[in-house]
Amino acid sequence: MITLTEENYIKAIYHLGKQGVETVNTNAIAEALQTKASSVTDMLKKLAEKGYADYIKYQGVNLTLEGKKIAIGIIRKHRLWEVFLVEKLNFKWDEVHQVAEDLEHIKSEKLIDQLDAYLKHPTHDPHGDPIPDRDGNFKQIEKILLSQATLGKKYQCVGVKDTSSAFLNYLDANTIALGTEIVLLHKEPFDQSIKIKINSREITVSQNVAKNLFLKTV
Amino acid sequence: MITLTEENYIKAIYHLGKQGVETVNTNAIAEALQTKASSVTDMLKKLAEKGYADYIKYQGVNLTLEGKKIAIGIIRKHRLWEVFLVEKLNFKWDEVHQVAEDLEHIKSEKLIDQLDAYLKHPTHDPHGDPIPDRDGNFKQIEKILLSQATLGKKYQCVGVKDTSSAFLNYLDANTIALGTEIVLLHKEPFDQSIKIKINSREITVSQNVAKNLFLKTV
DNA sequence: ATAAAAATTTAGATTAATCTAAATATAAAT
DNA sequence: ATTTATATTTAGATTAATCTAAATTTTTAT
Repeated sequence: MITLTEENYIKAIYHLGKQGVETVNTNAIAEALQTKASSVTDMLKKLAEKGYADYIKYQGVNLTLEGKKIAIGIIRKHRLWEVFLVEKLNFKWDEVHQVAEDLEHIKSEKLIDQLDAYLKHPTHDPHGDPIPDRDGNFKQIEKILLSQATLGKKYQCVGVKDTSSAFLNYLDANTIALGTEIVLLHKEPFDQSIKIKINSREITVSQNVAKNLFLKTV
Repeated sequence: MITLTEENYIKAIYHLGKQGVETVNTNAIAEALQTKASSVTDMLKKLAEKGYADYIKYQGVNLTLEGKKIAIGIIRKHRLWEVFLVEKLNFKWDEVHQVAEDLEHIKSEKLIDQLDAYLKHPTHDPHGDPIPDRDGNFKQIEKILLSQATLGKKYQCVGVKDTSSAFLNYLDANTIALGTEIVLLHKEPFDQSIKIKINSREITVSQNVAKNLFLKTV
């Protein structure tokens, strides 16, 4: 049996591993989980012992295949619950994370499969992140940041990098949601701000916004 | 902050307290929670210290007002989730308990209030038990067991005493569900079996069944 | 009313997860 | 190539929840 704490460590290692780094180090995990490095060391030994991770003293840690499977299962649950909260219970997309953080640990295959079916097998969560299927497969749509987009082209909003309430509320206030069409009108060299057209309205957004909004070409 | 374990003890004490007994004793709790009496003693001290229970050594325990509030809150969550599982996710009524047992501990006021609204403020769970409202109020409909019903009268099925899969499956197989109308046709003195009419079909049920099916007069 | 049985509590250990402080290893800087 | 700084691990404690076994209290039976 896997404990809640173990699940949280596995998830953290998985996410940190996806940031391009191949081997995840102790301090990064401690930072992510708001705990102390010594606690992390203890847990890494335990995860290695249980076969969820490959861990070499002082060198860092990687998830085993089994560890990855567990991580993906948790992520699947987390994102399905997020969809449920937004679509059925009228949560706003900045309110779902904390609750989903708890719901993702409920263990019942039937629950998740039925939830998945009830939501009509969604492929992406309210932040645009892909939802793994039963077998753990998912494809990341190739997406770019608004800051890297090309002038004049037409895009569709597919996700956010920053998931803070502040940013998500900003987007709501400016009627930018998943699926919103965006045309890049002008890039201001002076401060990297960007003028875009959304819903036939023109607005200018800061570099900060442009660096946290994911788009795909349409 | 209240821990998961504390919540489970409080719920167990609440349910045991409802069985007519005024003061709940240690062994009953140990039995209900499948743990040892010594563990119960430790927890009772803790619950008393935290103000959730009144506990007198060797005498037994009672929930304080605050303890009762917590218990009712958990029961509200449990029963709302049961409704959700049956109505939205196609669980059968014998499959919901274990999952609801986990879901009931998720702490989010908004989650529960929205779920309640989404389910259209149900007043009873799939086993016929009443669902407390936000303020903890609920009314038990006066119900009797089939074994105590009167000959010739018309009743409606409103709940079950035994919630085992075996019993619930038996009811399903015999098309007896919540709301089903039942007329009592004959009581057999020899073995206390009872002949009833349901959905214009006549069947005979054992004493055991009759003692576990709750009805109300219509 | 006293002895026997049952229920309950205490004392002392154990396990999981955590922490602090000290020790050790690795990386960076001169 | 040392020294210094940073990262990581170890050693030893702590807390919550649990257990076993022994001690104590209450209840039941004679």
